Amino acid sequence: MDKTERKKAIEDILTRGVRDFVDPDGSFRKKLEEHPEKVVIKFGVDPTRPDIHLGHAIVLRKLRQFQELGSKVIFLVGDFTAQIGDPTGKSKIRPEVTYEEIKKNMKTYLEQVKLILREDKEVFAWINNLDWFISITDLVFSPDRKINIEGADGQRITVPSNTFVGKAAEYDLLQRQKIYSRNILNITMRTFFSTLRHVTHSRLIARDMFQKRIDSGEELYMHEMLYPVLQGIDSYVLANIFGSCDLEVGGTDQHFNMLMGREVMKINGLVPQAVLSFELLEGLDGKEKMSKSLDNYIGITDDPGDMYGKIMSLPDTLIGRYFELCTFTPMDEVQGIKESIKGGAKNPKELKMDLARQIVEIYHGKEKAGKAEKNFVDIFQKGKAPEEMEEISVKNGESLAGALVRSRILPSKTEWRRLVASGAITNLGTGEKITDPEFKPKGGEKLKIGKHRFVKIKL
RNA sequence: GCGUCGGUGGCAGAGUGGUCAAUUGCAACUGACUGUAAAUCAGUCGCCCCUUGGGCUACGUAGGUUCGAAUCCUACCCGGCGCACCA
Repeated sequence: MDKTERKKAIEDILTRGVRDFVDPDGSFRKKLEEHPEKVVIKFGVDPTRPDIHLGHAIVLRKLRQFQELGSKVIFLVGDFTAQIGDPTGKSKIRPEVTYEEIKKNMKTYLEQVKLILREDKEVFAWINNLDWFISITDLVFSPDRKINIEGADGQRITVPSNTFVGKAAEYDLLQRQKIYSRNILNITMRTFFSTLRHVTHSRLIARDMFQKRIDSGEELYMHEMLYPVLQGIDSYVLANIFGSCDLEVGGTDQHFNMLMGREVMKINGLVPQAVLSFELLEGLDGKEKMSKSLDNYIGITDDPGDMYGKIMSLPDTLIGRYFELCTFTPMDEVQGIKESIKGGAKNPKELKMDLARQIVEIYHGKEKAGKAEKNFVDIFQKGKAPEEMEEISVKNGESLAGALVRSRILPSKTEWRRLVASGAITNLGTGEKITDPEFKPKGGEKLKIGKHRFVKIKL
């Protein structure tokens, strides 16, 4: 990549899908253009949401672009801060998450990230903020955890972690670790408070979400107010470990928190990070932002058919936006697409199919994307039976409804009766609707349930 | 700690002794129309047996009063608000 090409790539990175870019003196951009391989980028990961969807992918794909330039991407797992509970975007206080859950979630997270990011050590690293925030007195002793110790007679024995002996052993273990790692960086109360000395109340409550709560007379808890400071300290620690923390990226909902990172770094005499915050992607409903809890998301590990179908069910109004945020289509073309939709020059369906194929291709490859498209056309436009469908076996003496409920295709037999009564069940073999709830299958029938559920029956 | 208001189905939010499996809105599901878009119209929306019918389980938790409780009483748990205590 030569210098002009690189400059063009950087321009794209810093503008496409970007809501805010904070780099007041332009020093970050300069460093990125001249020595991209020296740039260290922080990305805070929420360990409570193991499913990565297209909304997260916007940021991840951005990070990939940075990696291609040689910049270093550091995943900062907020395993400590997740337990505190980030108030972002919530009008209520978030439930706390246990350490065990977090550990499990991170494993799934990593598996999915592989689809987008490079994981070679040259450009990628992980770090957990639990390492510097937790101290020995915060230990939780799980009854499920067993610890191996030396018993009275010199034999090795195993005890649960929450017993007296277990606790003592855990503590001992931790102390030994501490002694062996003298160079560990600890955030102590002193660090914390010396930072807080420079953070004012008005600065913290400036956050518009807090303002709203104050106005409506709702509660505002201290841990929520201090959350951004903790996140700022993360940046400070990162810079200490890796020499610098040049940029933090995240959704625009993280903007305030990321700016706090700049403050904390300045307070502690470091060069403040630049901040790059991205647009939030709307979900399948076209209104709310994509999130797991609203169940309006497209997961990057969704199977090709599902992914294709979900994209096809998007409201037309989002086509342009998805092209911009979720594909590699050059921006001038995206602009053209947006205009052709507005002017009615092109059938939105065609554009959406194109969109769906492109996105599926990114996560599943060309071949599967083509197949997904063909399947879609066959099944939903031509009304054919899909090639692969779930097969359920009806046991001896069991009703069809019973089998469907057992295999969790339907929630209850009553639901089956309702569906039959409303004409939602079609026998694809004969093309006829099933109207008798006591329908006895002969075996081999292919049924369509509602719009997009298909089952094959085996006796 | 004291006072006070409240905890109802995925969410919001009615109901305040029988006619309540619980009004309504949102969400969801199904049908028609379509492009698995939007809009619209119609229907469904605890579970089981199913017959117009019957049974079971549910209104924070546990008991109680009553022929009968989401609705009344008692205790407990959780939340909002106010006051006080302690600094």
